[in-house]
Amino acid sequence: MITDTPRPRAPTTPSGPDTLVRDLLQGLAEGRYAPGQRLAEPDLMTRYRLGRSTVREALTRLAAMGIVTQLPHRGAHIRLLSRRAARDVLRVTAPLLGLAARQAAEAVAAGADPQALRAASQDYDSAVENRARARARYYRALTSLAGNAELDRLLPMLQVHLIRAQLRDNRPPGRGARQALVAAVINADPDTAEAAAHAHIQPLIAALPALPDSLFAPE
Amino acid sequence: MITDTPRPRAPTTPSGPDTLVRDLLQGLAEGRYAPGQRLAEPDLMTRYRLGRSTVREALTRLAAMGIVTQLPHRGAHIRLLSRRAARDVLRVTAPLLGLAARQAAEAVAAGADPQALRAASQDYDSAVENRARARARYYRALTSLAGNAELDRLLPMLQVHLIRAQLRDNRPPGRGARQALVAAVINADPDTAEAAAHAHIQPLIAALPALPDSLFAPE
DNA sequence: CAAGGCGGTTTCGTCAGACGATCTTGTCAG
DNA sequence: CTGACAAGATCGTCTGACGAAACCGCCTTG
Repeated sequence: MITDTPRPRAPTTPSGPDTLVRDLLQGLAEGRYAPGQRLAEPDLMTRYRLGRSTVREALTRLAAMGIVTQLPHRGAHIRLLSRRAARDVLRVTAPLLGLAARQAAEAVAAGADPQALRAASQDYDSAVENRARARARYYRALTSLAGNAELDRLLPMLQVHLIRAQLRDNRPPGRGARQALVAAVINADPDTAEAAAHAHIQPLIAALPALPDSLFAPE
Repeated sequence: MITDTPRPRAPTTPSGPDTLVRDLLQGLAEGRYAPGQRLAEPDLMTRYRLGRSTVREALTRLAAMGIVTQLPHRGAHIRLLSRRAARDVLRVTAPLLGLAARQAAEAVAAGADPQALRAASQDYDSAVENRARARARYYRALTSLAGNAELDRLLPMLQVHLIRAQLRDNRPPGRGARQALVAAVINADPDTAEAAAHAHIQPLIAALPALPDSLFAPE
């Protein structure tokens, strides 16, 4: 029946399918894995020294996150976005990032300390290697400030990192817009923060049509 | 030497973890399952006549959808939202539904036929039983008109249905706002459609604080 | 020589059983 | 009544197995 509610998660060692999921995400950021790549279960079993159940569970999770697509009896592939799909992802990203920025600014207005966000953003600016890590920290600081658990859950499901992996060096830089976003949050100005989020994403959408076909899956 | 043959699966069953996922979602809408309820693997195995791998995969999927929370060594529960979590969910829902409405209206402006949406909305109005089905059809018509695959993927991950299951009869009706939304989409008016979506969700958020504590998980 | 069908091989979907680790619960001593 | 311990239940992961579906190469046929 209706029992107690989830209690705080014990500090467990990151064992299990997590390792695979984590490594694949990291490998995607580092270029060791590429969108479109096939992921065969036997291969992953030997590569990570895991049982099939474990590999399978990891793939299921990745599929649920949208990183991986599974076709019946044809295995799993790292999702390769079509131009349209990329546009759709970004269109969805804009309002969600906007909401995060808005709620973060509201939190600051309510007395929260934006120090962590400022620091993470500066680290991101100055990071030369391990930029993926710095970026992750920046986004975590933003969502943690926003304090919306649902956003925490959904934002990783947006395959912005997929787009990043797919476009690699063909993206316009977004540093200025991000700095504007952080400044608005620190100034506790929700409307400006939300607008900055949109301004951060919009150029990416606008840049898509000009990119070469070779970067995308056929429609 | 190894015991029984692995059950020749009846061709009638749609087969797979889908059955469990689907039935749990439906059962949630029908009240057979309640938020907060524990879902033990052995129980599900016998209840659905499935192997553990299959049950496990279904639970993983449900967890990724946010319907279920899994705690290490403590099993899976149907997520029971706290008042704050419910508010967070709705805050996220608003811009996403807004985007769906906007893109649907844009599609109509570009020549798409809104007939299916109109019909689904009317069915939803007049449905007395099987309202869950009618609602699902309505949302599908909306997102299909919007034509954004990413929205299709994310909207089911919003636990609006969880909120629905949790609040049951304590929700204010949203019929008027929905009709306004549909009208704006049919009129190919994106701004009005998006605003109607917000107007649809906002009363729900506003109603939350007045609801009794007993409906929510403790913070 | 090209097209198409056939069988073998690979991989997937699902199941069964097992083992250690961990959580829950019931009981008992203080 | 509280705290501690033992028993039981459950979970995480592994191994092994089997049918089914998809893929691939070969061979036949027109």
